[in-house]
Amino acid sequence: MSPRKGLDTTAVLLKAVEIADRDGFDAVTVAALGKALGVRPPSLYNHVAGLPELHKLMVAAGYERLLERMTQAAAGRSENLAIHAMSNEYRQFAKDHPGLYEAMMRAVDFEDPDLRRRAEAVVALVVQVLVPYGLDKDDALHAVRGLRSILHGFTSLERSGQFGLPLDLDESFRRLVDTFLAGLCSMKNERHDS
Amino acid sequence: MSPRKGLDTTAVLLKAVEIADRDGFDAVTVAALGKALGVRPPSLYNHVAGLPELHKLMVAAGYERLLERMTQAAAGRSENLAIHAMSNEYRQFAKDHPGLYEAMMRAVDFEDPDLRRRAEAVVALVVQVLVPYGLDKDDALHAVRGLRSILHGFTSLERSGQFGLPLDLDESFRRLVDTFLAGLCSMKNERHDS
DNA sequence: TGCCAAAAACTAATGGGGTTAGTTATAATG
DNA sequence: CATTATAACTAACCCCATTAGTTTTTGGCA
Repeated sequence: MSPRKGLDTTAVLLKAVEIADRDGFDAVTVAALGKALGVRPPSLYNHVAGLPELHKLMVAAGYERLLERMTQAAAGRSENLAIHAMSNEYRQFAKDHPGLYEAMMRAVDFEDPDLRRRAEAVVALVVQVLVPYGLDKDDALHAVRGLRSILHGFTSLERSGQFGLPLDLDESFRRLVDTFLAGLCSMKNERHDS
Repeated sequence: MSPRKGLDTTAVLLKAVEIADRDGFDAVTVAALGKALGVRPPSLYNHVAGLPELHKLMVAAGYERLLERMTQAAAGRSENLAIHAMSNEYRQFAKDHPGLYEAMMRAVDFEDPDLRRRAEAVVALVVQVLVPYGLDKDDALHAVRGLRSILHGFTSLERSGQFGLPLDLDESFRRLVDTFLAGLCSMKNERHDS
């Protein structure tokens, strides 16, 4: 009835995430958003500057939520237990929000300092969890890059259906993280031996 | 001059790959292809059924080339040397063909048996290289999933600029593969111990 | 209570994509 | 040299993002 639907930026963002997670990132169009919100496409420009701006909002929200979940997963845990908990949470986040995760990996504009800061906060969390392993600064950063690669690589291939074989995915993931952690220790010991 | 430009499917495919690698996967449009080939957009439909079909051709060509390169890299090498060689080749392929690699990760239709076969051929190659490690069948498949995750994760994050810090990327990559291999050995030994 | 300004919706229109239908012109074949 | 297959073309349609300009509603203030 009323021409005032009471929309705001947050409502648009939430609906965008909903569409992305249901139909994929490419389904987040101004037209689809308008239809889902019961509004003509141009009306959305009262709340969001355009599609690129909306993508940026989605990515920012995604990193914020991911950081929350990983922080909580790491709380009260340390070393391998903490790494496994964070890893599982990362993977579960990507499963819960496939479209949002896709946005985070595709629609990133690294000129934007806000996005950069949010992404770095996740890195900082992992660095912190790696402290007890006694790696020096560079070693720790290399290790974070490695863990990120593992987490993103596995979740990305899993989500796009590239693991075709009928072999338990949870088991593959657990082993991968385990293997990486075992390798970290083994390589540290080797260096001490020499 | 002549209204016959002598185009064929291969020429269109090659130009599509060229555009993708130069300007990104999303820049591969019928309009851009037509302009690059000196032809009006509808003319392309004489050689390619449409954009989805073209994407499928790109992905198929990408897997074929990747398999060639990894096979050659593994030739005459074994164990860790072979794994490192294949890994470096994988990463270099993604660097040489960023847009094509993007297509392989984004535009995959797994209903298509041809694409499925090509992707599985790469998996089979890695399985073969893992034979000397003496893993049983399931262990080997889990390991292949792990290695794929590592390779895709690292190259993907590297290419999208998500590794912000000024820390040597070659070194990070080498260490990641090393860590994984060390972990594989270490976990095999642990199992033998128990 | 009634008016007024801010803002949120709207319609209309532009430009750019992918694609289809139908037409023209060229090159190869007999 | 005529015929035929085909590769190009033009015209047209639909969908999308976006801008400009207009209407309508709401919330606050005289």
